[in-house]
This record gives sequence, C-alpha cells and structure tokens, in this order.
Amino acid sequence: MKPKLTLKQIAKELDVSISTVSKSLRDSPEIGEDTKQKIKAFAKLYNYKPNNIALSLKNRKTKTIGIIIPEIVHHFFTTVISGVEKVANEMGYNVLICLSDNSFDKEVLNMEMLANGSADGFILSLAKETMQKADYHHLVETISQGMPVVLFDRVIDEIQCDKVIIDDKIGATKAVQHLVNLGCRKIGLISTVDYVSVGKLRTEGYHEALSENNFQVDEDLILKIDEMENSEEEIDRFLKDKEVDGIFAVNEHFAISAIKALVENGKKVPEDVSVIGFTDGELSKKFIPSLTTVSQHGTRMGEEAARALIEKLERKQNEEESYRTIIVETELVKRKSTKF
Amino acid sequence: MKPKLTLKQIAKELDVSISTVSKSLRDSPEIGEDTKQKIKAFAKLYNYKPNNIALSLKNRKTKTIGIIIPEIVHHFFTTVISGVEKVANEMGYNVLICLSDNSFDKEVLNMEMLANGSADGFILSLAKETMQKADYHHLVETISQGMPVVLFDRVIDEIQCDKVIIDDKIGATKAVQHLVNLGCRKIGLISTVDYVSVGKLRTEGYHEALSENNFQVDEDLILKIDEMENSEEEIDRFLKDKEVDGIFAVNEHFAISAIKALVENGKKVPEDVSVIGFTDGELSKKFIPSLTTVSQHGTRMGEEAARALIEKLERKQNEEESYRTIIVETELVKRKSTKF
DNA sequence: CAGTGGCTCGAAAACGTTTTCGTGTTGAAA
DNA sequence: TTTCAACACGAAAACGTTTTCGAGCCACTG
Repeated sequence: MKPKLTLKQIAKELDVSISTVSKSLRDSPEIGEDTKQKIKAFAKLYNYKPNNIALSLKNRKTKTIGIIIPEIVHHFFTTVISGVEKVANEMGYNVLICLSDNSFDKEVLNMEMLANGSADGFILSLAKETMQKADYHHLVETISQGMPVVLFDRVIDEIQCDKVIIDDKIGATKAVQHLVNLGCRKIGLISTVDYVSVGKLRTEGYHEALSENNFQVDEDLILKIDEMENSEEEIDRFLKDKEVDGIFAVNEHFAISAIKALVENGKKVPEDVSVIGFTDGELSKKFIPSLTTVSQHGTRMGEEAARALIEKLERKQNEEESYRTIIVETELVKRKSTKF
Repeated sequence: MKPKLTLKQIAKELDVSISTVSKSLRDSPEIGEDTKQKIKAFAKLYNYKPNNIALSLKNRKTKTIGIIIPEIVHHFFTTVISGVEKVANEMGYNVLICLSDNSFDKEVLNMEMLANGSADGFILSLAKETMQKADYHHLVETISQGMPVVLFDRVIDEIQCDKVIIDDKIGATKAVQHLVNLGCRKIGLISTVDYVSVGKLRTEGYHEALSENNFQVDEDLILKIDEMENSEEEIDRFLKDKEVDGIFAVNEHFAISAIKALVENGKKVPEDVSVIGFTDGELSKKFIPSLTTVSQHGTRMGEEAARALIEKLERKQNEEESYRTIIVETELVKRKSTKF
C-alpha cells in the first residue's frame, strides 16, 4: 500500500524545491532544461498526478458540475445525464449526480452540500414537491452566491437563469393534430395535475390543437393524475366504457397504461383507438404495439444544458449577465400505436 | 453576489482569532461559554457552512464514493445507483457517478480522475471492453494505493476486493427448471458471448437445469449474441421456423425481442412458447404479455455494495484485510409470458 | 572593475479548515 | 507576596497545490 505521490516527495527525492517541481511539470521557462527533463521523467516514471482537492482549493473551482434530478430510474433523465456527461467530459469537467427523490428537503440538502465547494454550478430539474410548494429560496441563494444554475425540463419562470426546455405546447399540438389528421374525432387527454409545468403546457397544446380544428373540448375526456402510484387503476377506470378514438398521454407510462386498459376492454390499438405518448423511452420502442410518441431528445437537452453552464462558468468576470432559454425541438416519432 | 462566508471573515468581523471561531463552532470546551454563543449565533445568522474542499484536503478524505458504470441508460444500473445513493446519503457520503460507455479507456480515465482526491473509494461494474482485454491494472493500482473497491454485477475473480453479485447460475437454473415444470421440452437459450461473466454463468445454469432433468443439450437451440446493436435481427433469424416451446433469455431485451419474433412468426406467447428473461426492468412489467423474469434486485445490490465500501472506508487501520463476496439472491417473478 | 542583465532556482503566501501547543490572565492557595 | 493551576484564547503548522517575488550567480558591456 503505497500512498499517493506529492510534489513534496518528488522535491525531497530529487533534492530541489517544491516550486521547482511544480514549475517543471507545468513546463515553465523559468526552469533549466535539464532539471525540467529530470523532474518530468521522474514524475512520469512514478505516475505522478496532481491532487484534485488541492487544486480545487487553490483555484477556487472544482471543475465539476452538479446535476440534481428527481429520480434516476426514469429513462428520460438518464438520457439527459448522458448528454451532460458527454459534453462535460469533453470540456474537462466532472459530473456529480444527486437525486432529490422528488422531495423538497432532499433537493435543498443536496444543493447545499454541493454548493459548499463540491461543484462549480448546477444543472437541475425541480422536484415535484418543490414546484408544489413554490419555494425556490435555495435556487435564489446559490445563484446570488455566484454559482450558475441551469434548469431543465421542469423549470419555473420566477427564477432568472439559463433554461433548457422543449416546446411542450407545440409538441403536444403536433401530436393531437396528427390524431385529428388520422381521422380521430373524440380525442382523450391523460395528463398530470397542473402544477407540474410540463403537464400544464402539454394540456394547453391539446386545447390549442382542438380549438384550431374547431373541436369542442369535452371535459369528460380529460383525466388529470396526481399520484403516479396507482395511475394504472385510475386510467383503467377512466377509460372503462368511454367512447374515444384517440388518446394523447403526456408521458410514456400513461400511454402504455391506456393501451393496456383499452386492450383489456376489448378495443384494438391502433384499429379502434390511436394512442400517442410523450418522451421517447425504451418502453415506447419495445412495447407491442410500439408507441407513437413526441420525442424529447433528452441527450440533446443534456448537451445544451452542459454547454450553457460551462459557458457561464468560463466567461470572464466583466461580461454581461444574460440568461437564455434554449428550446430543444420535439419530434413526432410515428410507430404502430397510431393508424397509418 | 455575495461570496461564501469563511472562518476568517467571521473571525475578523467578531474580532477574534480563526481558531476561536473554529473551536466555537465545533463546541470545544476550550472556549468561554459567552464567546461561543456569540460566534454560533453569528454563524447561524449568516448561514455559515464549512467548505467541503478545505475539509477534504485537511482530513485527507472526501466523504464521497465514486461509482463507475458502463452505461446509465439501463434500468438495472439505475436501480443499483439508487440503492447506493440511499445508504451513502444515510451514512453522510456523496456519490459521484461516472460512465465508462463500456470503453476501457474511459474507465481508466474516470478511475484516475476520481482517484486523485475526488473520491475515497469505488463501486464499479466493469466495462465490456475491460473484460475482453482482461486488463485490470487500474484496479490493481487504486487498490494498492489503499482505496477500497467494490465490484458488482460484472466482476472478475482475478481481483481481490469486495464483490456484490447475484447467484446468476442458480437464478438461471431456477428459470429453466420452471420452464421444465411447465412442460416445456425444447428450451432455447439466448445468451451473450462468454467473456461477459454473467452471460457465461447464466448459460451454465441453463446447462445444469437441463442435465438435472436428463435433457439433451441441443446446440441448435442456443444463440450467443455479441453485438447489442442488431440483436433483434439476429434473434429473428435464429427463431425463424425453430421448434421451441420455451425460451430462456439472459436479459430483458433479448426476451422481448424473442417474443416479438415469435409473434411475428405466428406463434403465441405463452400458449405456444413460454419465455423467461433476466433483470427486472420497466419493460418486463409493462410489456404485453408482461414478462416472467429472474429479478436481480438492483437496489439491494447497490445498498450492499455501498455498505461494504463504507465499512472498509471507516474501519480502523489495524484491522484485518478481508474480502467478502456478497450474493444477493434472485427471485423468479412469474408474469404472463409463461403458462400457468 | 563596477554595473547590468539574464538565467535558475527557492521562500513564502495563499486557498479554508482543524488541531496542537503556547501564552497571558485570573483567582486562590501557601 | 509568591506560586501555581485553571481558564480563555491565539499563533502556527498541516493538507497539496500554484505563483509571485526575490536571491544568487554568471557573463557581458562600458
């Protein structure tokens, strides 16, 4: 068990000063060519790597970005993470991932933890509970401490920072319009409660598409779900004996559950009812019938978020503050849960 | 934009020394009760939080554990992560997640990165490429530097460290035995190439179950897949006109693909063919028919791994070195892709 | 020969903590 | 009055870096 090599040890071993070693390794012109070579050779031989912690302390930056998500067991978030990871690594940054479990307290705790020197900035999607309480003091505080924050997916207008979102409303409109084009006349909506911003926006898109086609909005065809837990039963109950020929669900789970409920009630998908979901996960592709969805391009979102954050981190002090909202466009991926 | 509060600033503000502040906040008896109260009140008022980086440097430990996985867009790994996260947080540790993308080089890079002060220990599942090359020098090195490592899922015998695995072989045996019990006589196997340890073990379990029942092994019924990319076509080709009444697949994807291929070839699942997969992901639950699987209990694995690692991290220096291999038992979850 | 400049290198501060040790002030005991 | 312990606090080192500044030395110029 050999401990890690430090500058000090190299210095002692080669009988020079610590500064000389440091400068040599950073190839400073101050140091004579021969000493430099000697030191470099020694360092390479014993595989010297500078201690990140010491560097962080010195430079007052950690070169790591913290990402806080509500849950990791969720395909969309993992795609975002992998996007963030990709560009972060390219730019020499590490990624620290924390889970809020959709809990306000855990979100605050995680942020405080990371803010105390562990990360230079944040990429985060708000916990459900946070949006419900509408308490954003932790965001305000970290931002006021000079740590950049990028919100994605679940964002809020109240906070001034970069944001990466998708055109939820337009995406939803496209989906519903597609159903209309296929000939659907009684189109149901399965959404979340309104304080989840994406649920709200997608619901708006649904309304917009209907009104553009001069359809009546039938509240009977709209279901808003609060608890993820027993969504299946709720959807089952909702769809029982309901006359619909199209369904737009604001996420993958709801769409799948809807199909299951429909099939169990003797309907055929897509012959009798066309179903469109949101988010493009594994389920959508592998399900039978494979699911027509509005794809969110999570990886793209992650990449954009990381780029935006790093840009903020590396901009010069004197530059202007300015916040962007990046909109990643959605794409309607047509599969077999809708008629052709 | 107010910068973070430090001990030094508090000291200056209250006109005492840094040491006094530090001791007060740690409630040292050295300091007079009234000064202590004053300092504590001030710190609380301005929400002082010690800088983690400085603490890490001082204590020579970071209180974070690094976890390196081949890919995050994979339900099993996310469940493991969430298990690790859970117990890590409970014990006051942070979690740093890195992705190797199944690449040997990225795995090595990530480990070096984290080893240089960013993490105290590792939990990792080896990249495919690493197992292929059988080059484990990075593991050997970090272990020899005194950093504990816990391997999970994709482990190797060559390395001395704690390991968390499931009883792949027994799990597979249970699955195949179940097929036999259901009356299957021509049981196919869809596995990975042998250098992926789990594929190998599960294949062994398949063989064992067959021989226990005095079945002949028919190589014609065994498919070993290398490239994940076009596994679907391969499975489709393999199953075309093949006479089978049961299939055991070593992962979820293969199982789903098999069902798809069977259905497209006019077979009925589970009436004509019973199918069992491995791993218990979203797909298994939501697919139609829902998939009978050998559940891996990823969360459990993550929890065990974290516990084992933290135990190593916090044990006293003088204690014995000893490595455990924790086996998390599997469970056959019966759903609708097998007959009753 | 004195002054100047260039070339190498080392000392020390700084980042924010914790901790050991020392020091000065009290009050009381001898 | 002297001595000594108890008490309250501060100075400084340490963790591993980077960087500024100064110092020593040599050779060259005038």
